[in-house]
Amino acid sequence: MKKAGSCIDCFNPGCFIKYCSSKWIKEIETHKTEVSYKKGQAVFAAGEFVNGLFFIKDGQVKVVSSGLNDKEQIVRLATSGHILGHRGSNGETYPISAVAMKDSVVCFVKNETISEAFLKNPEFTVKLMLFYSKELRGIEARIKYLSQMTVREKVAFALLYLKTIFGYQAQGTTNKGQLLNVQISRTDIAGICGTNEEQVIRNLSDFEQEKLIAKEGKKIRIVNESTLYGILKVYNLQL
Amino acid sequence: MKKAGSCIDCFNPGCFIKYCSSKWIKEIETHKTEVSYKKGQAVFAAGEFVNGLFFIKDGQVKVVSSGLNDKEQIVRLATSGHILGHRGSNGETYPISAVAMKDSVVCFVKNETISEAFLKNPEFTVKLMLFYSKELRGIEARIKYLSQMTVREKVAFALLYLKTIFGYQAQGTTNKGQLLNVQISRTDIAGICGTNEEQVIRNLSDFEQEKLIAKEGKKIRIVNESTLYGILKVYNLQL
DNA sequence: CGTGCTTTTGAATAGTATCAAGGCCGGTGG
DNA sequence: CCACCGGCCTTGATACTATTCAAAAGCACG
Repeated sequence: MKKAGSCIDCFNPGCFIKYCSSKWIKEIETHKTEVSYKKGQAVFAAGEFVNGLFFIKDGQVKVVSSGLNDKEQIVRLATSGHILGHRGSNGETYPISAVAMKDSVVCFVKNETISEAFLKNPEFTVKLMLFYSKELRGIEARIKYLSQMTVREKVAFALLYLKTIFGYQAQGTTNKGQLLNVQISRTDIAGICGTNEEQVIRNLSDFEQEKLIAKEGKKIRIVNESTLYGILKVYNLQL
Repeated sequence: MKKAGSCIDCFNPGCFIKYCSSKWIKEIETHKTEVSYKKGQAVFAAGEFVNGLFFIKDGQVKVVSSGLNDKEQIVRLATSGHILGHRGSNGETYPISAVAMKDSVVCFVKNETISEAFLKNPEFTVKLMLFYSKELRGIEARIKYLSQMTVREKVAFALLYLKTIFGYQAQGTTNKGQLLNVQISRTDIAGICGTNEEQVIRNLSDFEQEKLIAKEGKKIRIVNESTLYGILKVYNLQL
Protein backbone atom coordinates (compact mmCIF):
# COMPACT_ATOMS: atom_id res chain seq x y z
CA MET A 1 0.00 0.00 0.00
CA LYS A 2 1.23 3.47 -0.80
CA LYS A 3 0.07 7.04 -0.92
CA ALA A 4 -1.24 7.42 -4.41
CA GLY A 5 -0.39 9.70 -7.26
CA SER A 6 -2.48 12.52 -8.64
CA CYS A 7 -6.04 11.75 -9.69
CA ILE A 8 -5.93 14.51 -12.29
CA ASP A 9 -3.06 12.83 -14.08
CA CYS A 10 -4.61 9.36 -13.68
CA PHE A 11 -4.59 7.44 -16.94
CA ASN A 12 -7.96 5.85 -16.20
CA PRO A 13 -10.48 7.89 -18.18
CA GLY A 14 -13.51 6.20 -16.64
CA CYS A 15 -12.85 7.00 -12.99
CA PHE A 16 -15.80 8.72 -11.33
CA ILE A 17 -13.57 10.83 -9.11
CA LYS A 18 -13.03 13.07 -12.13
CA TYR A 19 -16.58 14.36 -11.67
CA CYS A 20 -15.67 16.04 -8.40
CA SER A 21 -14.63 19.67 -8.21
CA SER A 22 -10.88 20.21 -8.55
CA LYS A 23 -10.75 21.15 -4.88
CA TRP A 24 -12.31 17.82 -4.00
CA ILE A 25 -10.18 15.82 -6.38
CA LYS A 26 -7.20 17.09 -4.44
CA GLU A 27 -8.94 16.31 -1.17
CA ILE A 28 -9.57 12.74 -2.26
CA GLU A 29 -6.03 12.41 -3.60
CA THR A 30 -4.55 13.18 -0.23
CA HIS A 31 -6.86 10.77 1.60
CA LYS A 32 -6.95 7.79 -0.71
CA THR A 33 -4.68 4.78 -0.74
CA GLU A 34 -3.64 2.81 -3.78
CA VAL A 35 -3.14 -0.94 -3.44
CA SER A 36 -1.82 -3.52 -5.86
CA TYR A 37 -3.24 -7.03 -5.81
CA LYS A 38 -1.76 -10.16 -7.33
CA LYS A 39 -3.96 -12.49 -9.33
CA GLY A 40 -6.08 -14.48 -6.91
CA GLN A 41 -5.75 -12.06 -4.00
CA ALA A 42 -8.89 -10.72 -2.31
CA VAL A 43 -9.60 -6.99 -2.49
CA PHE A 44 -12.06 -7.59 0.31
CA ALA A 45 -13.62 -10.72 1.77
CA ALA A 46 -17.14 -11.55 2.93
CA GLY A 47 -17.51 -10.74 6.61
CA GLU A 48 -15.04 -7.85 6.68
CA PHE A 49 -16.27 -4.43 7.71
CA VAL A 50 -17.24 -1.92 5.08
CA ASN A 51 -14.92 1.03 5.62
CA GLY A 52 -15.06 2.78 2.28
CA LEU A 53 -15.26 2.50 -1.45
CA PHE A 54 -12.92 0.86 -3.98
CA PHE A 55 -12.24 2.28 -7.44
CA ILE A 56 -10.53 -0.06 -9.89
CA LYS A 57 -7.70 1.89 -11.46
CA ASP A 58 -6.42 -0.91 -13.64
CA GLY A 59 -7.36 -4.56 -13.56
CA GLN A 60 -10.00 -7.27 -13.62
CA VAL A 61 -11.96 -8.32 -10.56
CA LYS A 62 -14.64 -10.93 -9.90
CA VAL A 63 -17.25 -10.38 -7.22
CA VAL A 64 -18.08 -13.78 -5.79
CA SER A 65 -20.57 -15.16 -3.37
CA SER A 66 -19.50 -18.41 -1.83
CA GLY A 67 -22.41 -20.73 -1.33
CA LEU A 68 -22.92 -24.43 -0.89
CA ASN A 69 -19.83 -26.63 -0.43
CA ASP A 70 -17.24 -24.28 -1.89
CA LYS A 71 -19.26 -23.72 -5.05
CA GLU A 72 -18.80 -20.07 -5.80
CA GLN A 73 -21.16 -17.92 -7.79
CA ILE A 74 -19.77 -14.97 -9.73
CA VAL A 75 -22.17 -12.15 -9.07
CA ARG A 76 -20.52 -9.65 -11.34
CA LEU A 77 -17.32 -8.87 -13.14
CA ALA A 78 -15.61 -5.51 -12.93
CA THR A 79 -12.78 -3.78 -14.71
CA SER A 80 -10.99 -0.43 -14.81
CA GLY A 81 -13.27 2.46 -13.87
CA HIS A 82 -15.74 0.26 -12.02
CA ILE A 83 -16.57 0.52 -8.36
CA LEU A 84 -16.38 -2.17 -5.70
CA GLY A 85 -17.65 -2.64 -2.23
CA HIS A 86 -20.10 0.17 -1.68
CA ARG A 87 -22.79 -1.91 -0.11
CA GLY A 88 -23.97 -0.13 2.96
CA SER A 89 -22.65 2.19 5.58
CA ASN A 90 -20.08 1.98 8.34
CA GLY A 91 -20.47 -0.91 10.72
CA GLU A 92 -21.92 -3.30 8.16
CA THR A 93 -19.98 -6.20 6.70
CA TYR A 94 -19.54 -7.35 3.11
CA PRO A 95 -21.93 -10.13 2.09
CA ILE A 96 -19.63 -11.04 -0.80
CA SER A 97 -15.96 -11.11 -1.72
CA ALA A 98 -13.96 -9.44 -4.49
CA VAL A 99 -10.98 -11.28 -5.98
CA ALA A 100 -8.45 -10.06 -8.54
CA MET A 101 -8.57 -12.10 -11.75
CA LYS A 102 -5.21 -10.69 -12.80
CA ASP A 103 -2.72 -8.29 -11.21
CA SER A 104 -4.76 -5.19 -10.47
CA VAL A 105 -4.44 -1.73 -8.94
CA VAL A 106 -7.30 -0.46 -6.82
CA CYS A 107 -7.81 2.93 -5.15
CA PHE A 108 -9.53 3.02 -1.77
CA VAL A 109 -11.35 6.00 -0.31
CA LYS A 110 -12.59 5.67 3.23
CA ASN A 111 -16.16 6.31 4.29
CA GLU A 112 -15.77 9.71 5.95
CA THR A 113 -14.07 11.18 2.91
CA ILE A 114 -16.44 9.67 0.38
CA SER A 115 -19.59 10.58 2.28
CA GLU A 116 -18.60 14.20 2.44
CA ALA A 117 -17.59 14.13 -1.21
CA PHE A 118 -21.08 12.91 -2.08
CA LEU A 119 -22.75 15.81 -0.34
CA LYS A 120 -20.41 18.41 -1.80
CA ASN A 121 -20.26 17.09 -5.38
CA PRO A 122 -23.77 16.43 -6.69
CA GLU A 123 -22.57 15.65 -10.18
CA PHE A 124 -20.23 12.98 -8.82
CA THR A 125 -23.07 11.45 -6.79
CA VAL A 126 -25.43 11.44 -9.75
CA LYS A 127 -22.85 9.67 -11.92
CA LEU A 128 -22.39 7.07 -9.25
CA MET A 129 -26.12 6.62 -8.92
CA LEU A 130 -26.39 6.10 -12.66
CA PHE A 131 -23.58 3.57 -12.46
CA TYR A 132 -25.53 1.62 -9.85
CA SER A 133 -28.72 1.77 -11.83
CA LYS A 134 -26.85 0.45 -14.85
CA GLU A 135 -25.42 -2.35 -12.73
CA LEU A 136 -28.92 -3.15 -11.57
CA ARG A 137 -30.13 -3.40 -15.12
CA GLY A 138 -27.32 -5.76 -15.99
CA ILE A 139 -27.86 -7.97 -13.01
CA GLU A 140 -31.59 -8.12 -13.69
CA ALA A 141 -30.77 -9.49 -17.12
CA ARG A 142 -28.58 -12.08 -15.43
CA ILE A 143 -31.42 -13.00 -13.07
CA LYS A 144 -33.53 -13.87 -16.05
CA TYR A 145 -30.85 -15.89 -17.72
CA LEU A 146 -30.02 -17.85 -14.59
CA SER A 147 -33.61 -18.76 -14.02
CA GLN A 148 -34.83 -19.56 -17.50
CA MET A 149 -31.96 -20.52 -19.75
CA THR A 150 -30.61 -23.96 -20.50
CA VAL A 151 -26.96 -24.59 -19.72
CA ARG A 152 -26.07 -24.18 -23.40
CA GLU A 153 -27.69 -20.77 -23.41
CA LYS A 154 -26.03 -19.80 -20.15
CA VAL A 155 -22.59 -20.60 -21.52
CA ALA A 156 -23.28 -18.54 -24.65
CA PHE A 157 -24.45 -15.74 -22.39
CA ALA A 158 -21.33 -15.97 -20.23
CA LEU A 159 -19.08 -15.59 -23.28
CA LEU A 160 -20.96 -12.50 -24.42
CA TYR A 161 -20.92 -11.14 -20.89
CA LEU A 162 -17.14 -11.54 -20.79
CA LYS A 163 -16.95 -9.64 -24.04
CA THR A 164 -19.22 -6.88 -22.72
CA ILE A 165 -17.09 -6.34 -19.63
CA PHE A 166 -13.56 -7.02 -20.81
CA GLY A 167 -13.85 -6.62 -24.57
CA TYR A 168 -11.56 -8.03 -27.21
CA GLN A 169 -7.79 -7.87 -27.39
CA ALA A 170 -6.64 -5.23 -29.85
CA GLN A 171 -4.06 -7.56 -31.39
CA GLY A 172 -6.43 -10.51 -31.33
CA THR A 173 -8.43 -9.58 -34.41
CA THR A 174 -8.21 -11.78 -37.48
CA ASN A 175 -10.66 -12.78 -40.17
CA LYS A 176 -11.44 -15.71 -37.87
CA GLY A 177 -12.90 -13.51 -35.12
CA GLN A 178 -11.62 -11.81 -32.03
CA LEU A 179 -9.82 -12.90 -28.88
CA LEU A 180 -11.49 -12.27 -25.51
CA ASN A 181 -9.37 -9.94 -23.43
CA VAL A 182 -9.43 -12.15 -20.33
CA GLN A 183 -7.91 -15.35 -19.05
CA ILE A 184 -10.51 -17.30 -17.11
CA SER A 185 -10.77 -20.89 -15.90
CA ARG A 186 -13.64 -23.23 -16.80
CA THR A 187 -14.55 -23.26 -13.13
CA ASP A 188 -14.96 -19.49 -13.13
CA ILE A 189 -17.09 -19.58 -16.25
CA ALA A 190 -19.19 -22.18 -14.44
CA GLY A 191 -19.42 -19.67 -11.59
CA ILE A 192 -20.88 -17.10 -13.96
CA CYS A 193 -23.36 -19.62 -15.35
CA GLY A 194 -24.38 -21.18 -12.07
CA THR A 195 -23.40 -24.64 -13.24
CA ASN A 196 -20.32 -26.84 -12.98
CA GLU A 197 -17.05 -27.19 -14.79
CA GLU A 198 -18.05 -30.26 -16.78
CA GLN A 199 -21.14 -28.71 -18.32
CA VAL A 200 -19.15 -25.66 -19.34
CA ILE A 201 -16.53 -27.82 -21.03
CA ARG A 202 -19.12 -29.90 -22.87
CA ASN A 203 -20.81 -26.80 -24.23
CA LEU A 204 -17.57 -25.04 -25.13
CA SER A 205 -16.60 -28.17 -27.04
CA ASP A 206 -19.96 -28.09 -28.82
CA PHE A 207 -19.47 -24.43 -29.70
CA GLU A 208 -16.02 -25.21 -31.02
CA GLN A 209 -17.36 -27.99 -33.24
CA GLU A 210 -20.03 -25.62 -34.50
CA LYS A 211 -17.26 -23.12 -35.30
CA LEU A 212 -18.71 -20.44 -33.02
CA ILE A 213 -15.56 -20.21 -30.93
CA ALA A 214 -11.98 -21.45 -30.97
CA LYS A 215 -9.70 -22.27 -28.06
CA GLU A 216 -6.44 -20.42 -28.36
CA GLY A 217 -3.95 -21.09 -25.62
CA LYS A 218 -5.55 -19.99 -22.37
CA LYS A 219 -7.94 -17.67 -24.13
CA ILE A 220 -11.11 -17.98 -26.15
CA ARG A 221 -11.64 -16.62 -29.63
CA ILE A 222 -15.17 -15.63 -30.60
CA VAL A 223 -15.42 -16.76 -34.20
CA ASN A 224 -19.10 -16.18 -34.86
CA GLU A 225 -20.51 -13.64 -32.46
CA SER A 226 -23.83 -13.13 -34.23
CA THR A 227 -24.77 -16.81 -34.09
CA LEU A 228 -23.83 -16.80 -30.42
CA TYR A 229 -26.25 -13.93 -29.93
CA GLY A 230 -28.76 -15.87 -31.99
CA ILE A 231 -28.76 -18.65 -29.38
CA LEU A 232 -30.15 -16.09 -26.94
CA LYS A 233 -32.45 -14.15 -29.22
CA VAL A 234 -35.65 -15.47 -27.68
CA TYR A 235 -34.69 -13.67 -24.47
CA ASN A 236 -34.13 -10.35 -26.26
CA LEU A 237 -31.45 -9.38 -23.81
CA GLN A 238 -29.72 -6.04 -23.63
CA LEU A 239 -26.19 -6.70 -22.54
CA MET B 1 -54.29 10.74 -13.59
CA LYS B 2 -54.53 13.87 -11.50
CA LYS B 3 -52.40 16.64 -10.13
CA ALA B 4 -51.26 15.30 -6.81
CA GLY B 5 -51.65 16.50 -3.28
CA SER B 6 -48.94 17.90 -1.07
CA CYS B 7 -45.81 15.85 -0.56
CA ILE B 8 -45.32 17.37 2.88
CA ASP B 9 -48.64 16.01 4.06
CA CYS B 10 -48.06 12.65 2.33
CA PHE B 11 -48.80 9.73 4.63
CA ASN B 12 -45.97 7.68 3.18
CA PRO B 13 -43.10 8.02 5.65
CA GLY B 14 -40.58 6.26 3.45
CA CYS B 15 -40.77 8.52 0.41
CA PHE B 16 -37.38 9.86 -0.65
CA ILE B 17 -38.82 13.18 -1.81
CA LYS B 18 -38.89 14.18 1.85
CA TYR B 19 -35.11 14.53 1.74
CA CYS B 20 -35.34 17.51 -0.61
CA SER B 21 -35.33 21.10 0.61
CA SER B 22 -38.80 22.46 1.30
CA LYS B 23 -38.47 24.69 -1.75
CA TRP B 24 -37.81 21.63 -3.88
CA ILE B 25 -40.55 19.56 -2.32
CA LYS B 26 -42.95 22.24 -3.50
CA GLU B 27 -41.29 22.28 -6.92
CA ILE B 28 -41.74 18.53 -7.26
CA GLU B 29 -45.29 18.72 -5.97
CA THR B 30 -46.29 21.06 -8.75
CA HIS B 31 -44.63 18.96 -11.44
CA LYS B 32 -45.50 15.44 -10.41
CA THR B 33 -48.51 13.38 -11.38
CA GLU B 34 -50.22 10.80 -9.23
CA VAL B 35 -51.72 7.76 -10.92
CA SER B 36 -53.86 4.94 -9.57
CA TYR B 37 -53.44 1.46 -11.00
CA LYS B 38 -55.83 -1.45 -10.69
CA LYS B 39 -54.50 -4.88 -9.82
CA GLY B 40 -52.86 -6.34 -12.92
CA GLN B 41 -52.34 -3.01 -14.69
CA ALA B 42 -48.87 -2.09 -15.92
CA VAL B 43 -47.17 0.96 -14.39
CA PHE B 44 -44.81 0.78 -17.33
CA ALA B 45 -44.09 -1.87 -19.94
CA ALA B 46 -40.89 -3.16 -21.51
CA GLY B 47 -40.08 -1.17 -24.63
CA GLU B 48 -41.64 2.11 -23.49
CA PHE B 49 -39.44 5.16 -23.24
CA VAL B 50 -37.97 6.15 -19.90
CA ASN B 51 -39.36 9.61 -19.18
CA GLY B 52 -38.94 9.86 -15.45
CA LEU B 53 -39.03 8.17 -12.10
CA PHE B 54 -41.89 6.44 -10.24
CA PHE B 55 -42.35 6.58 -6.46
CA ILE B 56 -44.77 4.06 -4.98
CA LYS B 57 -47.05 6.00 -2.66
CA ASP B 58 -49.17 3.06 -1.63
CA GLY B 59 -49.27 -0.40 -3.11
CA GLN B 60 -47.50 -3.56 -4.20
CA VAL B 61 -45.74 -3.88 -7.53
CA LYS B 62 -43.86 -6.70 -9.23
CA VAL B 63 -41.05 -5.94 -11.66
CA VAL B 64 -41.12 -8.63 -14.29
CA SER B 65 -38.98 -9.64 -17.18
CA SER B 66 -40.84 -11.63 -19.78
CA GLY B 67 -38.65 -14.32 -21.23
CA LEU B 68 -39.18 -17.56 -23.05
CA ASN B 69 -42.73 -18.46 -24.15
CA ASP B 70 -44.63 -16.17 -21.79
CA LYS B 71 -42.74 -17.45 -18.77
CA GLU B 72 -42.21 -14.37 -16.70
CA GLN B 73 -39.45 -13.90 -14.17
CA ILE B 74 -40.08 -11.65 -11.18
CA VAL B 75 -36.94 -9.59 -10.86
CA ARG B 76 -37.96 -7.76 -7.74
CA LEU B 77 -40.92 -6.85 -5.61
CA ALA B 78 -41.60 -3.33 -4.48
CA THR B 79 -43.93 -1.66 -2.03
CA SER B 80 -44.73 1.77 -0.60
CA GLY B 81 -41.67 4.03 -0.49
CA HIS B 82 -39.80 2.09 -3.15
CA ILE B 83 -38.73 3.47 -6.49
CA LEU B 84 -39.49 2.12 -9.94
CA GLY B 85 -38.24 2.63 -13.43
CA HIS B 86 -35.04 4.55 -13.02
CA ARG B 87 -32.95 2.44 -15.30
CA GLY B 88 -31.29 4.80 -17.67
CA SER B 89 -31.69 8.26 -19.06
CA ASN B 90 -33.95 9.95 -21.55
CA GLY B 91 -34.26 8.23 -24.88
CA GLU B 92 -33.69 4.74 -23.52
CA THR B 93 -36.45 2.18 -23.15
CA TYR B 94 -37.40 -0.05 -20.23
CA PRO B 95 -35.94 -3.54 -20.46
CA ILE B 96 -38.58 -4.80 -18.00
CA SER B 97 -42.17 -4.17 -16.97
CA ALA B 98 -43.78 -3.17 -13.67
CA VAL B 99 -47.23 -4.52 -12.83
CA ALA B 100 -49.47 -3.68 -9.88
CA MET B 101 -50.11 -6.73 -7.68
CA LYS B 102 -53.00 -4.93 -6.01
CA ASP B 103 -54.63 -1.52 -6.46
CA SER B 104 -51.76 0.94 -6.07
CA VAL B 105 -51.02 4.64 -6.17
CA VAL B 106 -47.80 5.77 -7.80
CA CYS B 107 -46.28 9.24 -8.14
CA PHE B 108 -44.42 10.10 -11.30
CA VAL B 109 -41.76 12.79 -11.65
CA LYS B 110 -40.44 13.46 -15.12
CA ASN B 111 -36.78 13.44 -16.05
CA GLU B 112 -36.11 17.17 -16.30
CA THR B 113 -37.52 17.79 -12.84
CA ILE B 114 -35.81 14.87 -11.18
CA SER B 115 -32.42 15.53 -12.77
CA GLU B 116 -32.38 19.07 -11.51
CA ALA B 117 -33.58 17.93 -8.10
CA PHE B 118 -30.61 15.56 -7.93
CA LEU B 119 -28.11 18.34 -8.53
CA LYS B 120 -29.76 20.74 -6.11
CA ASN B 121 -30.49 18.31 -3.27
CA PRO B 122 -27.38 16.31 -2.41
CA GLU B 123 -28.95 14.62 0.56
CA PHE B 124 -31.83 13.38 -1.59
CA THR B 125 -29.40 12.06 -4.19
CA VAL B 126 -27.28 10.27 -1.61
CA LYS B 127 -30.35 8.58 -0.12
CA LEU B 128 -31.38 7.41 -3.55
CA MET B 129 -27.92 6.15 -4.29
CA LEU B 130 -27.92 4.19 -1.05
CA PHE B 131 -31.31 2.76 -1.98
CA TYR B 132 -29.87 1.50 -5.24
CA SER B 133 -26.83 0.01 -3.57
CA LYS B 134 -29.14 -1.79 -1.15
CA GLU B 135 -31.19 -3.09 -4.06
CA LEU B 136 -27.98 -4.36 -5.62
CA ARG B 137 -27.11 -6.24 -2.48
CA GLY B 138 -30.54 -7.85 -2.40
CA ILE B 139 -30.47 -8.86 -6.02
CA GLU B 140 -26.99 -10.32 -5.62
CA ALA B 141 -28.36 -12.59 -2.94
CA ARG B 142 -31.08 -13.66 -5.32
CA ILE B 143 -28.50 -14.40 -8.01
CA LYS B 144 -26.92 -16.88 -5.69
CA TYR B 145 -30.16 -18.54 -4.75
CA LEU B 146 -31.31 -18.86 -8.34
CA SER B 147 -28.10 -20.47 -9.39
CA GLN B 148 -27.36 -22.84 -6.55
CA MET B 149 -30.52 -23.74 -4.67
CA THR B 150 -32.83 -26.67 -5.22
CA VAL B 151 -36.45 -25.92 -5.98
CA ARG B 152 -37.40 -26.70 -2.39
CA GLU B 153 -34.90 -24.13 -1.17
CA LYS B 154 -36.04 -21.59 -3.71
CA VAL B 155 -39.64 -21.86 -2.57
CA ALA B 156 -38.59 -21.41 1.05
CA PHE B 157 -36.57 -18.41 -0.04
CA ALA B 158 -39.49 -16.93 -1.96
CA LEU B 159 -41.72 -17.12 1.11
CA LEU B 160 -39.12 -15.33 3.23
CA TYR B 161 -38.57 -12.78 0.48
CA LEU B 162 -42.29 -12.05 0.44
CA LYS B 163 -42.14 -11.55 4.18
CA THR B 164 -39.13 -9.23 3.88
CA ILE B 165 -40.82 -7.00 1.33
CA PHE B 166 -44.47 -7.05 2.36
CA GLY B 167 -44.31 -8.20 5.96
CA TYR B 168 -47.07 -9.80 7.99
CA GLN B 169 -50.64 -8.66 8.41
CA ALA B 170 -51.16 -6.93 11.74
CA GLN B 171 -54.35 -8.88 12.42
CA GLY B 172 -52.90 -12.12 11.13
CA THR B 173 -50.96 -13.00 14.26
CA THR B 174 -51.98 -16.07 16.22
CA ASN B 175 -50.09 -18.65 18.18
CA LYS B 176 -49.96 -20.56 14.91
CA GLY B 177 -47.78 -18.00 13.15
CA GLN B 178 -48.35 -14.97 11.01
CA LEU B 179 -50.19 -14.25 7.78
CA LEU B 180 -48.20 -12.88 4.83
CA ASN B 181 -49.46 -9.44 3.88
CA VAL B 182 -49.82 -10.25 0.19
CA GLN B 183 -52.10 -12.18 -2.13
CA ILE B 184 -50.03 -13.92 -4.76
CA SER B 185 -50.68 -16.71 -7.25
CA ARG B 186 -48.66 -19.91 -7.46
CA THR B 187 -47.57 -18.80 -10.91
CA ASP B 188 -46.12 -15.57 -9.50
CA ILE B 189 -44.30 -17.46 -6.75
CA ALA B 190 -42.90 -19.64 -9.52
CA GLY B 191 -41.83 -16.40 -11.21
CA ILE B 192 -39.85 -15.44 -8.12
CA CYS B 193 -38.26 -18.88 -7.92
CA GLY B 194 -37.52 -19.28 -11.58
CA THR B 195 -39.47 -22.52 -11.79
CA ASN B 196 -43.02 -23.51 -12.70
CA GLU B 197 -46.37 -23.61 -10.99
CA GLU B 198 -46.37 -27.33 -10.36
CA GLN B 199 -43.07 -27.39 -8.51
CA VAL B 200 -44.22 -24.54 -6.30
CA ILE B 201 -47.42 -26.37 -5.46
CA ARG B 202 -45.62 -29.63 -4.69
CA ASN B 203 -43.24 -27.87 -2.34
CA LEU B 204 -45.89 -25.75 -0.68
CA SER B 205 -47.80 -28.97 -0.06
CA ASP B 206 -44.67 -30.50 1.45
CA PHE B 207 -44.18 -27.46 3.69
CA GLU B 208 -47.79 -27.68 4.79
CA GLN B 209 -47.40 -31.36 5.73
CA GLU B 210 -44.26 -30.48 7.65
CA LYS B 211 -46.26 -27.79 9.48
CA LEU B 212 -44.00 -24.97 8.32
CA ILE B 213 -46.84 -23.09 6.62
CA ALA B 214 -50.61 -23.19 6.37
CA LYS B 215 -52.84 -22.19 3.49
CA GLU B 216 -55.48 -19.75 4.63
CA GLY B 217 -57.89 -18.63 1.94
CA LYS B 218 -55.85 -16.88 -0.69
CA LYS B 219 -53.01 -16.15 1.68
CA ILE B 220 -50.20 -18.09 3.28
CA ARG B 221 -49.53 -18.34 6.98
CA ILE B 222 -45.93 -18.80 8.06
CA VAL B 223 -46.21 -21.24 10.95
CA ASN B 224 -42.56 -22.00 11.59
CA GLU B 225 -40.37 -19.24 10.25
CA SER B 226 -37.15 -20.36 11.90
CA THR B 227 -37.27 -23.84 10.36
CA LEU B 228 -37.95 -22.18 7.01
CA TYR B 229 -34.79 -20.16 7.53
CA GLY B 230 -33.06 -23.35 8.56
CA ILE B 231 -33.65 -24.81 5.11
CA LEU B 232 -31.46 -22.03 3.74
CA LYS B 233 -28.86 -21.81 6.46
CA VAL B 234 -26.07 -23.29 4.33
CA TYR B 235 -26.30 -20.24 2.11
CA ASN B 236 -26.01 -17.81 5.03
CA LEU B 237 -28.15 -15.25 3.29
CA GLN B 238 -28.88 -11.77 4.49
CA LEU B 239 -32.40 -10.93 3.40
C1' DC C 1 -75.55 -25.01 -13.00
C1' DG C 2 -72.31 -24.36 -16.34
C1' DT C 3 -67.91 -21.66 -17.53
C1' DG C 4 -63.45 -20.31 -16.79
C1' DC C 5 -59.59 -19.82 -13.76
C1' DT C 6 -56.48 -21.45 -10.28
C1' DT C 7 -54.79 -25.22 -7.84
C1' DT C 8 -53.54 -29.96 -7.39
C1' DT C 9 -51.80 -34.71 -8.45
C1' DG C 10 -49.69 -38.26 -11.42
C1' DA C 11 -46.72 -40.21 -15.02
C1' DA C 12 -43.35 -39.79 -18.72
C1' DT C 13 -39.48 -37.35 -20.44
C1' DA C 14 -35.60 -34.55 -20.86
C1' DG C 15 -31.94 -32.10 -18.88
C1' DT C 16 -28.44 -31.56 -15.47
C1' DA C 17 -25.34 -32.89 -11.73
C1' DT C 18 -22.36 -36.16 -10.02
C1' DC C 19 -18.87 -39.61 -10.09
C1' DA C 20 -14.92 -41.71 -12.09
C1' DA C 21 -11.04 -41.85 -15.00
C1' DG C 22 -7.81 -40.30 -18.20
C1' DG C 23 -5.27 -36.59 -20.95
C1' DC C 24 -2.60 -32.44 -21.32
C1' DC C 25 0.73 -29.08 -19.95
C1' DG C 26 3.99 -26.44 -17.20
C1' DG C 27 7.01 -26.62 -13.50
C1' DT C 28 10.35 -28.95 -10.35
C1' DG C 29 13.85 -31.77 -9.05
C1' DG C 30 16.77 -35.60 -9.80
C1' DC D 1 17.34 -34.05 -20.27
C1' DC D 2 13.88 -36.75 -18.52
C1' DA D 3 10.55 -38.30 -15.07
C1' DC D 4 7.31 -37.04 -11.98
C1' DC D 5 3.83 -34.17 -9.91
C1' DG D 6 -0.12 -31.24 -9.58
C1' DG D 7 -3.22 -28.28 -11.71
C1' DC D 8 -6.57 -27.70 -15.15
C1' DC D 9 -9.12 -29.64 -18.86
C1' DT D 10 -11.85 -33.29 -21.13
C1' DT D 11 -14.91 -37.27 -21.82
C1' DG D 12 -18.12 -41.00 -20.60
C1' DA D 13 -21.55 -43.44 -17.75
C1' DT D 14 -24.95 -43.09 -14.30
C1' DA D 15 -28.34 -41.24 -11.05
C1' DC D 16 -31.18 -37.75 -9.97
C1' DT D 17 -33.92 -33.71 -10.22
C1' DA D 18 -36.84 -30.81 -12.55
C1' DT D 19 -39.81 -29.94 -16.52
C1' DT D 20 -43.45 -31.07 -19.31
C1' DC D 21 -47.76 -33.06 -20.49
C1' DA D 22 -52.23 -34.61 -19.20
C1' DA D 23 -56.14 -34.70 -16.43
C1' DA D 24 -59.07 -33.70 -12.73
C1' DA D 25 -60.66 -31.24 -8.57
C1' DG D 26 -61.85 -26.92 -6.26
C1' DC D 27 -63.74 -22.31 -6.43
C1' DA D 28 -65.72 -17.85 -7.82
C1' DC D 29 -68.98 -15.73 -10.82
C1' DG D 30 -72.71 -14.86 -13.65
